[in-house]
Amino acid sequence: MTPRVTIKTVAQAAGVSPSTVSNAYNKPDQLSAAVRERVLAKAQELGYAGPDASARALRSGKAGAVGVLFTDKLSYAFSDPYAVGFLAGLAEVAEEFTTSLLLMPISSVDIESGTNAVRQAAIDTAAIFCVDHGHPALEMLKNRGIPMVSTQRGHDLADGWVAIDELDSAAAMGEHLARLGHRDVVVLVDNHQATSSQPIELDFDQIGCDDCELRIAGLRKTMPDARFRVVSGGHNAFGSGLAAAGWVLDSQDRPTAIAGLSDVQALGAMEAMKTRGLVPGRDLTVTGFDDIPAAETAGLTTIRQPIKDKGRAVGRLLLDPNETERHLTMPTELVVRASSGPAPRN
Amino acid sequence: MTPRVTIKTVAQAAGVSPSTVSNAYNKPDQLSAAVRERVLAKAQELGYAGPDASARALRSGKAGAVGVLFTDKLSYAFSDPYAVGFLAGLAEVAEEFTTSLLLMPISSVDIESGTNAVRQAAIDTAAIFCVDHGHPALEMLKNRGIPMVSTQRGHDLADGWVAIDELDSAAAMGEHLARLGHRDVVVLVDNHQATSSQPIELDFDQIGCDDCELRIAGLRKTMPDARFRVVSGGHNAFGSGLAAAGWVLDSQDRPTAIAGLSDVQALGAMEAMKTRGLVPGRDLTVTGFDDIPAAETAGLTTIRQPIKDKGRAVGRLLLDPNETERHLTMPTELVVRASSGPAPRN
DNA sequence: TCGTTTTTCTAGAACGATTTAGTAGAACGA
DNA sequence: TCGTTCTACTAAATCGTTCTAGAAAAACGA
Repeated sequence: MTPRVTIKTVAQAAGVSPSTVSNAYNKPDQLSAAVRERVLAKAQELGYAGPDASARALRSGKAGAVGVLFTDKLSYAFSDPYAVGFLAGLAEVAEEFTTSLLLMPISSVDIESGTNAVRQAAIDTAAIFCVDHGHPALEMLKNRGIPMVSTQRGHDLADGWVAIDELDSAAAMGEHLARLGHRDVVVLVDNHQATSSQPIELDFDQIGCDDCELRIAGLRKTMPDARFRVVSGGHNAFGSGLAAAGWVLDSQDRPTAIAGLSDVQALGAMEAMKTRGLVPGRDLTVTGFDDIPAAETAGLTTIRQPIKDKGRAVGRLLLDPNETERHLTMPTELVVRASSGPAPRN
Repeated sequence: MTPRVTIKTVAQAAGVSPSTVSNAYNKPDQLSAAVRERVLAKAQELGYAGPDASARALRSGKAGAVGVLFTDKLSYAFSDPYAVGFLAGLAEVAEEFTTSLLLMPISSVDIESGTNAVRQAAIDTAAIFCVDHGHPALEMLKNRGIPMVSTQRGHDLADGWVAIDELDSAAAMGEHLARLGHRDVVVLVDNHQATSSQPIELDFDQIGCDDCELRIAGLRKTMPDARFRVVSGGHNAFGSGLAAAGWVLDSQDRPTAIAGLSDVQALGAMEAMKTRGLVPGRDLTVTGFDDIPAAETAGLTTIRQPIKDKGRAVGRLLLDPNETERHLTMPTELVVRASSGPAPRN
């Protein structure tokens, strides 16, 4: 293997100091155009690809990347258009600041490996996307002194958040359901701890997902007289909603409404109804959360939140030094469609 | 600001050498359990978060990240479930090797900034996702000595590829269309160079997208007598398909079939038909490419390709040293649904 | 008991850049 | 002409690790 071409090599070949070569790349106004051209030409000739990223990162203390932390496996995360929308917004801002995105899935099950990944990641700042309060990876980041912006309000370790009012939003949905006369609700939640996709009923203190808890609390607030059950079919995905709702529908004790805490789960629930010949909104009410594009097509009643804007705002808080606001609450809106209807009278 | 806690600090506090501290983290079997425990305890006490990522990357020559290159802006990329599926597959393998994904959009318009981003990225290997042949960023990577695996066959700079037979796949679609009697086709393509979303008709040598050219060649192969026109509504997205197809439908000279070179564009075309009261498959045939989930719901005739598997395979080629195969061709399949039907007789 | 191997730890040199402080010479104003 | 400011460049220190080579101590075999 031939010895690697470094700044030093180029400097010698071009008859200048290493500093000058560095400046040729990073601070063009610090040297004469003639020398700069000569240096760059020599570099090209030697096959030098420019300053090494790691070395630069070490010396300058800037990695040029934003870490993005997901609770779920990436493969799950990508299956939810909500996550994808968020990422798209974040990416938009990152591009503007010529910064890359470093995706880091941190499992709730194999905590150690995720924490390790976070420890080793070369990042300047981090976006915390739906990661539960108390995950060690957050403390790790705090320890590393990496500024974090979260999509949840609760994170005291984070330096800022961009969130919706989970409780109020869910309360709006609860009001809608209450008005329709529903008093028996099954809530579909994402269970990060799940190892199988076997649907299970959870106790309220077993949920272990901050946002889910808040949303349930919101529903209860405006539906004080209703009976609530919490069911999970595993991770946040269409298939989980399908499985969980199927299990509920096949049971002896059907509710009058199924409230998915995400659209993908709710869409799965609608599918479960259809395969059983049931019509959402007539035979049973299904509601979602997020308002992803497919929700409109499917006629799903849901809570709209500005997904992409959320991503953009997180990006600004992380990258734009002029951004002084540290806490943003995004607006939400109840979108009523065909999947919700009056509860049967008995 | 208090001076930063480094390996040296911890070493002194624990009464060992820096090397030992390093080993405590990276090579647990190189030191006694007792010392290791003492070191880690001391580290925790001092608030040391573990070896710095950049320094480690510099010294060891491993960044622990795979670069992912997209031609489009990330925000576009994420809007196509095809890209998302690919990413999910890749992420799955990356997780297995505890490696992160560094997302790098490289525009076809602002070439320089993308190339710069690639130059500065701290990555070990790179996945090249639908990047056109000849993009300077590829040469940059080659220069940096970074192994690349592409999703296209053509890239001679890449060290491997995982692709489908674009030409044959498209030929199968052409056969289907020919059998239905179509002889007048408008092809919807992604135009990376686009700056506006104004639909335009392109000459064949203007396309500048390798895969698109191959697919068109495939269609022509099995439809030798047909008339072909190429239209683009901009980047690869639902909206572009909608705009481009709308423009075609409103023109004096309607084709009998619109062949989208991606499902998202084709779905946009179907939408354009619907808003004009036309029924896909009856009034005009629409076909896609990829078979994303929404294609099934919409009843779109398309070419299925194993998206996620493609991502997985790319990941293996990049990360798994046991993987000896350097070139993989994935299978494709024509999926006929309601959006294609016989051409009208006149 | 003595030489050999194994275990456990360390010193010091990289890794490849950027930064700081500073020098020589050109340009400038009066 | 002289002092001052600019411009263009450089020497040397430094960023925080990991790696190589080797030393000291412990364990082992005969």
